[in-house]
Amino acid sequence: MKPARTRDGSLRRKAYQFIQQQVLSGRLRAGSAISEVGLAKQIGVSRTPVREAIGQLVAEGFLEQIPGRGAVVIQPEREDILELYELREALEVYAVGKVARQRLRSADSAALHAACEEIRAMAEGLRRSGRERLDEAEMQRFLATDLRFHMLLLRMAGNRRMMKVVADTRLLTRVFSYRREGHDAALLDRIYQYHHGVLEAIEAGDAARAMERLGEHIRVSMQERLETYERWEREHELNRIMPLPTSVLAQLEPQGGAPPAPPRPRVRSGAGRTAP
Amino acid sequence: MKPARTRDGSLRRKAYQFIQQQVLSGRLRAGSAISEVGLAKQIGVSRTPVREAIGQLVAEGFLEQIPGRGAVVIQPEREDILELYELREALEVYAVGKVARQRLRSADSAALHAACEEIRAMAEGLRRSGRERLDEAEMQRFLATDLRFHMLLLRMAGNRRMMKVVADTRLLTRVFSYRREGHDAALLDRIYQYHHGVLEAIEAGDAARAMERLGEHIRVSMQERLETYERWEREHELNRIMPLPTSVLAQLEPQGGAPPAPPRPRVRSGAGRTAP
DNA sequence: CGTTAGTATATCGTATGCAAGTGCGTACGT
DNA sequence: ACGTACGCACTTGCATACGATATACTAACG
Repeated sequence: MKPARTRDGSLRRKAYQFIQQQVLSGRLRAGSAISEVGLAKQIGVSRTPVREAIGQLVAEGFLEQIPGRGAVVIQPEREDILELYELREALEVYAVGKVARQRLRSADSAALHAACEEIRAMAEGLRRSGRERLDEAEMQRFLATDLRFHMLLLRMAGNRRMMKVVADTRLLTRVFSYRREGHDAALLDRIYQYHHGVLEAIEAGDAARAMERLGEHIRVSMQERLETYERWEREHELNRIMPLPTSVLAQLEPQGGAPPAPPRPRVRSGAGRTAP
Repeated sequence: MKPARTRDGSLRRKAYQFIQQQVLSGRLRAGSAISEVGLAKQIGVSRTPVREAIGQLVAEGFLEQIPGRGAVVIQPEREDILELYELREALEVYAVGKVARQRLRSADSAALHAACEEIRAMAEGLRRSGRERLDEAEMQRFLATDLRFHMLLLRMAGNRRMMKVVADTRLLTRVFSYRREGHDAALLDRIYQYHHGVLEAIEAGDAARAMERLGEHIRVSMQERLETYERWEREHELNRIMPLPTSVLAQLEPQGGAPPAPPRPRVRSGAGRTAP
């Protein structure tokens, strides 16, 4: 009970990261309610830091507070994907336009080229290995590299707030895709082409082209994401009608699941979302 | 001590609005440190809701937390104005493009026209009155009308997150301008022209023109804001060398608020008086 | 058998107590 | 007189206690 007062907001951060991990990794499913006390016990701290962490996550859009129920993980809807990608498009396109209009520092150029080439290398490596898709670790690395490219552009635009909004947005996007299959070589190629095209346009000082390219890149990504979402949605829908036995579910989800194993098999009555 | 438990976060809201008011109205000067206990006593609640309110305001960018010092009101810098307006430009321009590409509902059109005309009417009224500038109440009304026009556009674009970011951004912008002189008729005219032009382009379905117009409008606004900021900055600099007597300051700042009205001294740093 | 009232419990919002870190003033020693 | 070290009062972070409320379950009644 006395885990060494650390004076910094350590416990709060701990709680924050814990919950965020739970959400991002999918251990906490969308719609599942979490209570302050439960989490506090799990993490081993009191309600206060947990409460603050929850408040922050609500503000950031990961959780939603329902009056008598507690905080629940947001139900990702199709509309949300659209909104998040639109936000990215608006900001990143603006930023790349600004970057293209200013002179590119050589160090920045090098960093962009590196991030760009790394993706090409991954595609090549994948082809050489003979496998079809990136495995989980490679996928993580790809995501980091992709993120680096985009965030580098944002940073060069020199607007910290814009950077933060996009960063938050991208983090939030991950909630929708905690389980998706790895990219294949063709997709990596396409992404590389887009990135490379944007970079080329920037170095040519052609702002309009850079903006158009990047915008298209983001729109295409959104399209792909929407498709995987809809696929997932169909499976989920099916699951709602004929739920799989828990033993099978456990195999499908090799996560180290919830230890306390909620004693109450709560079924959310009336998840009244009307799909179009 | 027993102010009617309202079950919602009433006290927290109270604290939030109180502090926000203090900051927006300029009663709490930039850089002044505020403490949880001091505020709690002023508002008449305990530390907890105040603490949460402060947390939210920090997250929203109104306050900044400094380790050993507490929370201080942000020091608005020139760079911040640039960033905030850039953000608005990126998002609003994107939104107006989207709106122009879709069909405008007649109700929306009417609302936009109304917001547009209201500004023209204000310009006309000002001219008719023979006065030079808008007084404070009129200025408030103008700001509300201007905000309404812009937010209507955002709403029509149908992206709630985008709307929220812009709303927060505009609110934050007000920290920089809690004291500025009212617009004159010529400025109102210019603003009207921009709004009208945007609206015209939207109704013509000319997305590119609408975007260009709105972008220019925002850039011009930023320019004006920068100039007033620099003017203010010069005065502030002068103030630092030769501060005005508090009696004069009191006249410059028409306080309305606190019922208990403890003789609050100028809290610059430290302070924390246990008064009543 | 269905409906309603009562109770029990989980949940939140708020208040308060306690411990730790930091800056500033002061007093003491050289 | 100057430098140093101590102490105090301030600050936050965390834990816990308390009160109110809404939901869910149960039991009794029409």
